Formats: sequence, C-alpha cells, structure tokens
Amino acid sequence: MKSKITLKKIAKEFDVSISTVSKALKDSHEISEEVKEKIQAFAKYYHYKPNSLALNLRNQKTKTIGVIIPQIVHHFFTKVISGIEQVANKNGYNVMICMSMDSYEKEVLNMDMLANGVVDGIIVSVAKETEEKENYSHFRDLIYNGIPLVMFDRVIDEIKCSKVLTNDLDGGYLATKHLINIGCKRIAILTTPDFVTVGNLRLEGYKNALENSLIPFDEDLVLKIDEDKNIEEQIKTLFSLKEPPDGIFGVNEIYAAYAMKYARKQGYDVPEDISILGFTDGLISQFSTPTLSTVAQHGNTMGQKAVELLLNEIEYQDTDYQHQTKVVETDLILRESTKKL
Amino acid sequence: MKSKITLKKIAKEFDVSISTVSKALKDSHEISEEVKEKIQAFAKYYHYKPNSLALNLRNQKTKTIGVIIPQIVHHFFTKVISGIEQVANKNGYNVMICMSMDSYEKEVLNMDMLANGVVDGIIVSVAKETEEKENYSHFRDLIYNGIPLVMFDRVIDEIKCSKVLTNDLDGGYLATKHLINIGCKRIAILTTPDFVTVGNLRLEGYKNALENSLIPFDEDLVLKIDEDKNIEEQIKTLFSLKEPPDGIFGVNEIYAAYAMKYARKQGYDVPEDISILGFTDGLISQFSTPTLSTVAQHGNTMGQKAVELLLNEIEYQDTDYQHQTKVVETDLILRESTKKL
DNA sequence: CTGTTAGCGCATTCAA
DNA sequence: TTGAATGCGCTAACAG
Repeated sequence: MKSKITLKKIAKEFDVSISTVSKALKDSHEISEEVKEKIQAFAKYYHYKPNSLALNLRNQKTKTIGVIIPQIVHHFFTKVISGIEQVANKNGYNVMICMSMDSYEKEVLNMDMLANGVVDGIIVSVAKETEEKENYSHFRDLIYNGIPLVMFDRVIDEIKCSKVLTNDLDGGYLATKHLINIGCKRIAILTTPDFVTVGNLRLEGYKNALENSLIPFDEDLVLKIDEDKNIEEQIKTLFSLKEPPDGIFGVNEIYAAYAMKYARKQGYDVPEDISILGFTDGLISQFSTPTLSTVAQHGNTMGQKAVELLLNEIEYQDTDYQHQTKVVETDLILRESTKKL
Repeated sequence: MKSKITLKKIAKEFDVSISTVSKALKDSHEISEEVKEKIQAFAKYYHYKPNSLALNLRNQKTKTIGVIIPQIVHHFFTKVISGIEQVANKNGYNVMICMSMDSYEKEVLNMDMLANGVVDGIIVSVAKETEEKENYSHFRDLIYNGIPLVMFDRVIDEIKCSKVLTNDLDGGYLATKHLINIGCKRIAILTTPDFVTVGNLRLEGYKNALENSLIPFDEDLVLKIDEDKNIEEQIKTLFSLKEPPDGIFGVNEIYAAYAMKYARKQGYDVPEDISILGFTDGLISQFSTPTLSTVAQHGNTMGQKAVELLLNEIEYQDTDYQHQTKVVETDLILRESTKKL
C-alpha cells in the first residue's frame, strides 16, 4: 500500500519547509515562481489532496451535515434525502446519513458519533421508540453543546430548534373532507399507535373534517395499526363491522394499499363500493391497481428546507438566531381509488 | 454557544497536565486513585467525549466506511444500505452514504472527498454515466492510494478489487425459462441501454434460455428503454407488433410494472393473455395488481457481503490480500402476474 | 522570498 | 505518580 502524499513528504523531496510547500500550493505571492512551479507540478503529478481530517481539526468545521432518519426503506425519507443532498451539495456541504432503525438507542449512538466533531450540524426525524419513551435528553445535550439541530416530519414540540413539518392536520382534513364530498358515509381511518405524532395529527384532521360536516365520530372506525402484528388481520376487523366502511383513509400508503388489497379480495369494487385514500405519494400509490389517490407530502421540498434552515444556523451560530418552523403544505392527488366528484 | 469540553479544559480545571487527564480517563494504573476519581467524575458530569477528528487524525483511521450509490430512491439500493449498516455497525464502523445521481462527475467528487482521510474504505455501485464513458481512472487512483474498494451490483471488470454481484445471467435465464415453461411463445424483454452491464447480462440470460429451448431470437422483442423518454410510448411499440408478445420480462420492477399497466389498459388479461415477470423484489411488485412475479435479488445479503469483504481488506491492508468476487444467487418469486405451471 | 513556531485535540513515549 | 515532548497534517502569524 502506498500511503498518501502529504505536505511533509513534498517538503522533504525539495528540501524546503512544510509551510513553503503549503504556500506554494496556495499560489501565494510570497513564494518565488520557480519554486511554486516545481512544487505544484510535483503535487499535481502525485495527486496531492490536503487531508480533510487535518483541515477539519484545524478549522473546527467539517463542511458536512449529518442526517438521522428512522428507516431508509421508506420512499418518503428517500425523497427527503434527495432534497437534502441537492441543496447541501450546492452549498459545498457533504451529507452523512445514519439510520436509527426507529430505535432510541441507535438514535443516541448516532447522535453521539456525529456530535463529536464529525459534522457541523444535524438533521433528524425522530425514532418511534424515542417518541414512545419521551426521552429527549440527547437532543438537549446537542443544543447545549451548540451544535445546530433541525428536526423534520417527526419532531418534538418541547425541543427548541428549527423544524420542518408536513401540515399533517390539514392533510388529514383534506383527505377526509374529500371522502365526504364524494359521498362516503362511513369513513374509517387506519392510523398509527398514539405515540406517533404525525399519525395523531392526521387523526385530528380526520375528526375535524367529520365534525365540520356534522358526521358523528365513531370509535369503531378508528383502527390503530400495530405493525408488529399481522396487518391484514387487523384490517379484517373493520370489514367485519355491522356497518362496514364505504371509505378508508390510510395515514400512509402502505396501510392504504393493504386496505385496498383486502377490500378487493373480499369482492368490493374500488372505488364503486368503497373509496380509499392514502398519505405520501410513493411508488406503491402510482403502480397499484387501481392507482391510489393520496395526500402528497413533498418530501423533496422538506429536505431542501431543512438544509436551508440548518445552514442558516451554522452560519449565525454565534449571534442569537431565531429558530424557525416551516410547514410544508400537502396536496390531494386524485387517482382511481376514489370516486369522481 | 458553549464549546465542547476538551482534555485541555479539564486539565486547566484541576491544574494538571493534559496527559494526566488523558491517562486518568483511560483509568491508567499510572494515575493515583484520588486524581482519577475526581477527573472521571468531572468528565462524566460534563459529558466529555473525545473529539473524533483528533482521534482519527492520530490513529490514521476513522472507523467509518463510505458508500457511493447511484440513487437512493431505488428499493434495491435501500436494501443494500440496510445490509451494509447492519454488519458495519456490528463491527463498530459507521457508514457514510453518498449519491452519484448516476453522474460521472458527482461520483468522482464523492470519491475524492471520501478518499481524503474521511473513511477507511469505500463501497461503490458504479454510476451509469461512468459505465458509459468507460472512464475509470478515479477507481485506479483510489486503489493506488491503498484505500480498500469493494464494488457491488454495477461493477467494472477491469478494475481489480473485491466485488459482490447478482447472478444476473442466471437471473435472466431463470426468468425467461419460467416464462417458456408456462407456455409463452413470444417473450419480449424490457432492458436497459447497452452500456449498463447488469441489463446486458440479464439479456444474455434471456438469450440463453431461448436458445436452450430452441426458440429463435427475435430482435423485435428486445426493447432497450431510454429513461429520458416517455416509457409508456416505448412499450407501446411492443404491442403494435404484428405478433405482439405473450410474455414480458422486465429487467427491473419499474419496467415490468409499466408493461403490466399498459397491457391491462389495452384490455389484456394478466396473466391469462400475457404473463409478466420483473427483477428485484420491491414494494411495487408486492402491491401491484395483480402482484408481480419477479426475480428476487437479495439486496440485504449483498450489502452484508460487501462490508465483510471490505473489512477484510481494511484489516489485511498490508499483507497482500486476495480480492474476492462473491456472487449472490437469485430466486424466482412467483405471484399472480404469471400463469401457473 | 523562506522558515520557525504555535495550535487544532488526542495518545504515547520517555523523563523526572 | 505526574508531566513534558512528540507527532498526526495542515495553516497562519510572525521572524528572518
């Protein structure tokens, strides 16, 4: 293995000091043309590149931002990351992605690792387990240590930092309202357990829409999916009701897809007998049959905004910068799984 | 902003030397119990964590591995990354993910950045543009500089490094053979442009299967998709043939899904009139209607193997370690889009 | 025009 | 038992 070329080695080669080399490579006017030329030529020939670690240590910054997401196998997060990459790169920053796998412990480990000088700032979408445990001290530590933090999508209200979120309340409302408008009378919602904030907000939006249309809320139509158990089995209960639903709102596309699959298997026609609406515009929605109407979440935009906020904080680190919360609106994308108006 | 606590600060606090603190925190026997105790307590209270940059610089290693993938919005890559994370973490390594966006330039930039001391080794799946340009000097430089490199899925034969690949040839064969077995007479293939190796290999497998069954190869049934153009339009040509296909093999699940969508729109019954088979077992395959039969690619396993190979190389860096090539076999997953045997 | 020195944060060898 | 010195690779202020 050839070890990398360093200033020191170049210096030895020409029998000059390290700083001479450093300056020569920066094309400093302090150095004679002659020396500069030969040093530059030599460096180029050997593909000299300053060692990032040394630079980072010296400058006390790394020009990279860390991202911690629960799962990468989710289309939404994948879109967010693309958005993050785009604007980070444009601003000369690199991106380091870590996964918490929705585990509190892994989230803490990743944060610790990133916080120790590895990145200039961190973007997080909180792990489910962290939301469940409500143990947020690692975020507080981070902020206390002066490392800029931006949360997106799954955020913690109590933590004071910039945030980017989907208008989940509104999204839930939009979805439900649309189902009502096309004539659904019994609208079920497939949502997450209570501790998942975004699920809760979408549920709130659902309730608001019902109330707004004077439709009584029926507890039986709320199904909180436990992902550790068989999802189909859980959906079954909905269709076993005395009065089964004629409309279903799934708070993510997987739930909606499962519901649609089950309904069709039971002989329901979608959307004639039952309309189904999802959340997040992923590939499943586009390729399922019938294609799935859904509330689009604009993951790309969220990622972009998150970086913008973070870079602001990184630059204004000393002055007292005001934390901001950006809300990204949702859109209804109507496809085949819901009846036409 | 409170700046992070360092050995220096602790040293000043107790009016001892930095090295004393360093040793105390390592519970060295050289330091008196008394001093150790108070220093450790202090460090704990202030959440002291050694600065990674400094450690890395000193140790000349970072305990992180870099991954460069073309796109993150692909289910396959997402699975690979999960596999990589799993075994990397288990071995105390962190993972840094970069995207080349299938661009040669971004691939080079990312590699340069990772190579400058940021990571101990790199795992790559080559960008399309790089395959097209056949410009591989950045890989050679990397190897020349002694940085371990492992390629997966989209690999370059000429570059000498460890590799993990899907048995694309066999996968293509399996898929085609199955279509033949269930009675398809005119089997079309939806593949990539020539320069994409994996597409080519799957096409080879397709040809082999035809030959093996004494079915003449028909150029008209080979459609090389240009992703920059409208995909549906391109698929249309296949169905406008005098003798349209009764079986379609798509070299990835998107192509297969598009084909199925189009066929159904034209009134074909899948699988009665036409059988469709994809490659890569992603979400689309599972949730489309009918569900898509496919050649499973085991992305997770590939990721795991890639890290294993890389870690080997990192450890045996000085000795002359033999590069290995691991082939991950494919499996046929039969669902509803192909006729039963 | 060139070199010396100091420092970023840490670990380690050697000296006291 | 403690500390001073050295080095990882680099830059920048300051001397010469």
